[in-house]
Amino acid sequence: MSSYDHQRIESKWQERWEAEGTFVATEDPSRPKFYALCMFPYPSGSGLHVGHPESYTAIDIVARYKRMNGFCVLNPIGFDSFGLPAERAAQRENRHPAEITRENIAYFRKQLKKLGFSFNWEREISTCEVDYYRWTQWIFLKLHERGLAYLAEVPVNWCPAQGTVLANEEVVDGRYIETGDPVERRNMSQWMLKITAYAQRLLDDLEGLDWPEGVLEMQRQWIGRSEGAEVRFAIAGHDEGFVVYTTRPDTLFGATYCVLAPEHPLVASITTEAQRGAVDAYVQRAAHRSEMDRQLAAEKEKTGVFTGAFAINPVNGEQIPVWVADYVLMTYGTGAIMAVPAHDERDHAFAKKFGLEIRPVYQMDRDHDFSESAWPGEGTAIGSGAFDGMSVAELKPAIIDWLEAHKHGEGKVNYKLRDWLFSRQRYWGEPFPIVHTADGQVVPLPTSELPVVLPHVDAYKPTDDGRPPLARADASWLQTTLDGQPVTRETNTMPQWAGSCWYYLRYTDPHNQDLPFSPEAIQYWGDVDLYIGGVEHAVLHLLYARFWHKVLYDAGLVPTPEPFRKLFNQGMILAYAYRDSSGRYHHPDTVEQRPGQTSILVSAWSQESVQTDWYVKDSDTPVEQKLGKMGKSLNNSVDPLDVVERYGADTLRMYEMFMGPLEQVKPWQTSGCDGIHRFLRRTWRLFVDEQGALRPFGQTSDEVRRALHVAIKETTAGIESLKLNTPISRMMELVNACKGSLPAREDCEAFVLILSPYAPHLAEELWELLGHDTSLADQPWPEHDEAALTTSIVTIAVQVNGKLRARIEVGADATKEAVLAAARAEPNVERYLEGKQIRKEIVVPGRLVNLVVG
RNA sequence: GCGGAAGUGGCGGAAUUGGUAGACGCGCAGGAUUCAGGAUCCUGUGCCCGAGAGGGUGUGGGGGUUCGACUCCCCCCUUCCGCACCA
Repeated sequence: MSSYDHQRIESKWQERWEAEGTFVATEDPSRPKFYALCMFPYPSGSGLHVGHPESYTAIDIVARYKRMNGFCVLNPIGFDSFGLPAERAAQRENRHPAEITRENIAYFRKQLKKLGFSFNWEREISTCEVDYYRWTQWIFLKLHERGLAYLAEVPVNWCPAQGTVLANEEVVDGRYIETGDPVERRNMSQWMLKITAYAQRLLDDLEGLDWPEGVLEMQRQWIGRSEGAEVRFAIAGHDEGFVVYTTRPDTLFGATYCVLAPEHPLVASITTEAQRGAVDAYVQRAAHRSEMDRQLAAEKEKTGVFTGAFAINPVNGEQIPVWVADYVLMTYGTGAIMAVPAHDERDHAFAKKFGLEIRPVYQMDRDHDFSESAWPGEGTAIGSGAFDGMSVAELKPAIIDWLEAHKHGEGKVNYKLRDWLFSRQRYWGEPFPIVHTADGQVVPLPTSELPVVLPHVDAYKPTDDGRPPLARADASWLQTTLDGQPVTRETNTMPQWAGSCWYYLRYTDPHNQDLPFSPEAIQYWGDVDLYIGGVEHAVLHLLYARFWHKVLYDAGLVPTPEPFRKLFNQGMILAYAYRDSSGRYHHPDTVEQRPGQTSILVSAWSQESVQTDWYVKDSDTPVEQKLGKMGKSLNNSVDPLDVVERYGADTLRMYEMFMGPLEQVKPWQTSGCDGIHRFLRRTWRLFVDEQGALRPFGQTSDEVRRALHVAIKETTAGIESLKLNTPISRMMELVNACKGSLPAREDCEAFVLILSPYAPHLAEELWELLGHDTSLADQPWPEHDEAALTTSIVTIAVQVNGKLRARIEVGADATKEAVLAAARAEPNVERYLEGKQIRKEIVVPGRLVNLVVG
């Protein structure tokens, strides 16, 4: 009882907060709201590691601080629980993924609760539970109703061995990243969401979001808006023609050939007999390579084949050859381009390789060797008929006008953003609320038919004839009726993104049985005020969620056009991994550093000889140290529960913040907890004597008072701006300043309050010892006293010619003359002034004096 | 290649935004205390010279602006993270 017993204190307060409902979110219309949100975790089988609590701790500090500032705080938590890993585990262990997922969630919950977060546990959600996913289905119906969900034949990554489509990021070098099975491209009927209809708004509304610049830029690039024109080319000897998209219609007179993507529908019909063999072979080869594969190969050299056909340039009637090449993508623009080798680097590389004409249509001030490289920049138009003499900026609109007037094309805005492939041939996801009629109609179910519950299946794998796992369900599920007609259920499921697209909305009203959330709840909580999560979600999750949010906004269901007002990315916490020369990984707890005892070993990473002074404990096996992501593969995970047991949750939370700026990538070092733990012990000792009794209070001193108010000021500013590391230093300085003296009661109380968001258990315990019988969670946040920050004596640096020569102590109110006199009187300053003339005297009040002599 | 972030002691990191570089902590060294300690307390700790006073030097490298630069400007190098034939 007399020493700092973190285990006793922490379980005591965790139980009390839960029993008293201290952090249950309330909706008090007379108070301002604050919605704090961390990206919810995927409940993996390996549990949380110490990297996860970083963002939760940051959010928790802000949430507790806002509460103490009078806000009604929403600080919810839940689980993103559909997804592949659970499905694979289910296949392996032959158990239902729901069972596995619930077990994983139970461990996550246990870990999270031991960390003392002020989460609104009464609002916990899990995206794989029917209570939740029925509303995901409900929102899908809204999208469908608004014409934003459709079935389409699209090229996908099909893995024959797995019998399913794979996401692009699961395919590398034409193989499935997990098993190495080959992947091919295939056209399949898939559910798509028309996110492209929102491209412009998704771009425009980035303006005004308080998000990291990097994330905004990534979203802009992903949406990829460009302005240009579509131009129609006729084909000599054919009735058909094709349309190209170009951002440089001003270079139309410089087009010396055209290129169609291998998948372009016109390729087969325009290819001449003489070229057919070569073109077919080329198209075949392209079809069997994944998009990523094609890109990798293309980095080395461009490939392509002449079709034998000629296109007619509408501006001058010239006939130019039409090629097929995979550097043109079917998925962007029209799948066809006009090539201007003189002014486009890619076209230039291609033209050079195949000996095609390079024709400049801009003249520059300086010489340029067009046979060597393209010139994509400014110039004065030449060889462009009536347009000669114009600049790029003048020619673009002029030629678009001409094209439109002559019906050869029109101005066009294009986006890289593509519609979202929204179906998966998986078991562990939301079933689509869709049925198919006997005559091939695709019909959405009425909301009264929701939920469509995941059926029982005999195996979590595709059927033998390659249909999705849900096709294994009994006829009683697969076959149903709609308006008396027999219908068959859709057997695709939704991707993992679906549940995370709107979970932040469900938190506002998680138990609603009639709606995904009530108008009142969303009106009160509104958008998320602070959203913290990893950069890995900078594009997809955040773009998808913004898209759904805008659809719901258009449907009048949410009050704001954007979901997340302020976004903050925490930096990943890395950990050192230790590997011996045989390639084996040793956990950080099993190795030690032996300074001065270096060994040479062959690195299992680089195969090169490296020096090290790290060894496996109780052995002479040298290991190489390297920083990496925390996880199973590097055997360097640290379980927060181990840290909690040894040091306590308060130490863990505080150390995570103390490591460095929140946004920075930082290496975890368990020994770093020692410093924080010592600080908390000293804090305890400051209040409690060896017998466990509260120490008597003393008189405040200027020094302690100043340290306290500096700490209050910096903690307040730090939490507001998410600079959560330096306030801890200020609190340490405060405790150091109290050394050997008994602080005043008033100062102690203020200190406990500012400590509480960081180390809530210890703070509550001390608050209670101070005689309070209610939680400090609702105490008003202390304000600093500006007057307390000043000192009566200040130390001033004295420089001569910018070099520090002495320090002097003067009264804070000393005049400039007095300071200068004192400075000049310093013996070590006099030495440097001797025989010299003072040319300039610079005095920065309270800081320094610089005497410039010459 | 394009875009973003960042380079400070043995280590994690501070620096009021142009004013004493290295706060705070880890580690290390010396000392005190303890039956013991992943315990506690005190002192020291950028590097070089010096017994000391003190001096020199120092924020990836090189220039520049300034009385004064980690901070502002120009050039270069390195690392990390996105994107990558988007016409």
